[in-house]
Amino acid sequence: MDDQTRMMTGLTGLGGLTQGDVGDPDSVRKQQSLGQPQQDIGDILQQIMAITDESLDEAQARKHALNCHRMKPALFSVLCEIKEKTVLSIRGVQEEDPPDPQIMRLDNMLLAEGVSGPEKGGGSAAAAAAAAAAGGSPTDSSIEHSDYRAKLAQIRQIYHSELEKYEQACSEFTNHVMNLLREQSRTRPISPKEIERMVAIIHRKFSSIQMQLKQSTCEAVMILRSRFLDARRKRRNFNKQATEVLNEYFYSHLSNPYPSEEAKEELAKKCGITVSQVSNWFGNKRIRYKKNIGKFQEEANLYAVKTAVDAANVSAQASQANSPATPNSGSPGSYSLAHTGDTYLGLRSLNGEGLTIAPSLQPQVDTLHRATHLTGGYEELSGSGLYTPHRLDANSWQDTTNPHSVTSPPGPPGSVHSDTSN
DNA sequence: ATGAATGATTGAAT
DNA sequence: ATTCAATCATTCAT
Repeated sequence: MDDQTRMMTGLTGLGGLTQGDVGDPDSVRKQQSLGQPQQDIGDILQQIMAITDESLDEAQARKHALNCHRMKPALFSVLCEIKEKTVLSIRGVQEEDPPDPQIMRLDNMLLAEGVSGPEKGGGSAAAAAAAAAAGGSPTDSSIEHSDYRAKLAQIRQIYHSELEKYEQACSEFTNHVMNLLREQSRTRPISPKEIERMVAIIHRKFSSIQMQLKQSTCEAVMILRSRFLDARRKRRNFNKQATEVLNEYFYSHLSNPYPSEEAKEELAKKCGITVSQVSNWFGNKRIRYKKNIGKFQEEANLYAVKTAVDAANVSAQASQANSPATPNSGSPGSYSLAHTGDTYLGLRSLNGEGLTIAPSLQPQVDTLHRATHLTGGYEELSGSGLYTPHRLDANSWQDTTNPHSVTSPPGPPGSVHSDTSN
């Protein structure tokens, strides 16, 4: 209703303007010769139809002439009436402008990626934050992202310049169309609502172009990220001290090398790596150890001695200083954290001797046994003469699926030695 | 240049 | 959710 009335007022205004100068000699002549209003209208319509066949200048002149025609207001009002009827049907059709979910998704992603976010300074910070968040393992922000950031900045620049270009083109085109419509509104009824709709249509077209830009930008960012942030491509070997710590734990818990969450955290802190890296390491270590135990024997012996010596020192100190109640009190090589897994393995296997050993002592037990083997303390190991990593039923982590007899020299069936047994 | 070592990822199984 | 097993991609040693 509102736009209707507006349309009508616009019409009367126009009529009032043009009615003043009906001085076209041509139309005056025709009107005089024909003298009939019907023919008059027919003439006008014919001229309108012929406009497209004329040159631009001619058309402009003709248009002006028509605009000034005395019958123009009447014709205009007729057009308005017709329009009024059709507008109703049009209005029913349109009226849906849902924010495209896909473009919102792209926008969010670009924002999260630091591409479309705040400029320069904040952008890289956002990118780093996004990278850290998506990297799976948090607290990894120290990785050199300079290359990544440079490329991201490049993408961002391209994106922004393109976006600006599109926006400029869009507004230019919109202005052009609006001017055109405004100009046309003098000769045909155009409601403000219609102009609005036209603008919306234009914007929609341009936003679909923008979406393509956003999409390809997202793609570029994803490729960039997979190239630069994929940890596999930027893998660094852990430093010597870290692998030392991990190996110490592994071989001193060989009966059950499954560190608890707390133990993992402790190890991670000690090694300067993340908990998930610790998990990865143990996962890899277990599987690779199991796959080729023979290959790891040397290493196993090495760490067995190392930790056994530590443990021996610790227990010696402990027995000297304290009462034997608190044997291990947090020295290197002894993990005073809760060894949840050890209880279920260590105690049971040790019970063969009728012994009960506190779970916290299990690491020392593990390594001491191996160390004694190493130093030839106990029974001669037939064949290899080295520690053979077979286990009792309790230490079943090594033989879930793999008989592991392919690569490792199968120990004599009689001398089955778990690291927890004697 | 080549192969082993190694950290990370992935998909299935539990 | 964690682990296993296979695999990938990089690093290191030769």
